[in-house]
Amino acid sequence: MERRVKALNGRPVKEQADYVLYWAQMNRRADSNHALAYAIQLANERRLPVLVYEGLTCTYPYANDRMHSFVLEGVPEMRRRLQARGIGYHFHLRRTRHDPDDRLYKLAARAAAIVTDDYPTFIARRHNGSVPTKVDIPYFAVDSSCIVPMGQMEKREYAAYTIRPKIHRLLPHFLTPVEKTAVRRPFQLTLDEEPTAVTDVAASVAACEIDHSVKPSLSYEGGRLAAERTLNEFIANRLRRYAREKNEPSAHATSDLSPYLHFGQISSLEVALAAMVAADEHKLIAGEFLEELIVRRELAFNFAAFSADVESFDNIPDWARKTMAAHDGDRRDFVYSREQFEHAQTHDPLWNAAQKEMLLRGKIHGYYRMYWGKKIIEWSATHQDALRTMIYLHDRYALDGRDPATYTNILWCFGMHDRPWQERAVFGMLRYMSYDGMKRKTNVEAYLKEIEFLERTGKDPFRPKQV
DNA sequence: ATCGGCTCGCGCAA
DNA sequence: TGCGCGAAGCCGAT
Repeated sequence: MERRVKALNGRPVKEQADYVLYWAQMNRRADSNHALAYAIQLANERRLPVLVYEGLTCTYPYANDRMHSFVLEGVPEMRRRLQARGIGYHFHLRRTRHDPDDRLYKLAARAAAIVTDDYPTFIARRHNGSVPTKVDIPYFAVDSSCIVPMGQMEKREYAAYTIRPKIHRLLPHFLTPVEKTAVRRPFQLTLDEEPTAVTDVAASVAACEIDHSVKPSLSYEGGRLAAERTLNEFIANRLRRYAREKNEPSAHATSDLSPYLHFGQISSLEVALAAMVAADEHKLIAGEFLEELIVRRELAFNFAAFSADVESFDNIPDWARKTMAAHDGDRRDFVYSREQFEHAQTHDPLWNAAQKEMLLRGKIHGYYRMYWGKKIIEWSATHQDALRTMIYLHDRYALDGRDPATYTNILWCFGMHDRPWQERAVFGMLRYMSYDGMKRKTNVEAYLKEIEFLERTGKDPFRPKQV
């Protein structure tokens, strides 16, 4: 457990305290959560109860109905599962920027220690830099996102092939379920602060001062139950096709778990274990799926953990920066504005369909997303413009945005974790992808039809919401 | 349909 | 120091 846990301030545990506080910033789940397990351990050692705090504010960049409803849909089941284990749960929705932003500190005033998630991007990264100095109790950040903890890697890895053997060497040790330790003291305290009840998600979202123009995903409902259903359906119906059809978007052979992984409503550890059990029982091949779920996902966390700024070209290798500099002034055949990209108004029907999938579903199939990114490079005035556009569109519309995997996928388009290829205009030696290649290798027509149906009917036959 | 060249640099073997 | 090979390819030759 040691390498998972970082003590971020050297404060001593407070002796006179009412509970140990787990602040669920990124791993919004009661199950398979190393950080919660650590909070329980600390509490049990001191015969204290555990209180889980989960917050949602309206002030993070591009806060909108899509992100908010996905998080809020998880709240009732989170409460149910924690209460069933005798763990306190306090959810707080900060509706407007005029509401006080001090709930964590209020709850921390009665806590012996704070445990939270070690997470290398977005708000959690900033919080874990600033909050530890503002509290007078210990502040522990626990890596419950990765199977092999980020702290096990001593440096930034160059590519998948350099981290793969290291991960595989450590997997036997880390690929084990999180122990579900019972709490010794059930949480029975009354708090002065009022938690936010979530009974009607749409009403709660409507009451927030956020961007209401980005509607909830047509396809992905948030929450633990939806996450478990998605995992079970993947294992029952799609895992057997994954290796062969993962790059055929119209075949729907991928897991669709990235939104749930990003918001921590399910852990990659329990997904990996479930895939391995299924592979064992039904003689399925899980290797290719586990490669993506573990090696490539954790390469992304390794990159983010060692990067000063995950949104910068500073991260890409020298050859890529040099070749871009040499080609930044090349003439572009098409140049689109951010708004034209955003509203899917290019000349390319496949690109537009991928962007519409982003607008409607809230994520793009992994294979077409590479094409989507490469074309933004091809049709932007500068490489820097292309990078900004990709980050903006993910931040605003993608349920799997703001994640280490997001930035890695984007920077991969600019050569990170990749190698040079034959030089050509605009791209230089960055890998190029073409419409003809997509046409040759995938069923573009079926995908266009699928997205057209989504757009016309507002319904996703491949992922009916269970409302 | 299949194949080699394109091009850089990491990490390991020697 | 040499060598193999890499996160999703393209293109032209055969």
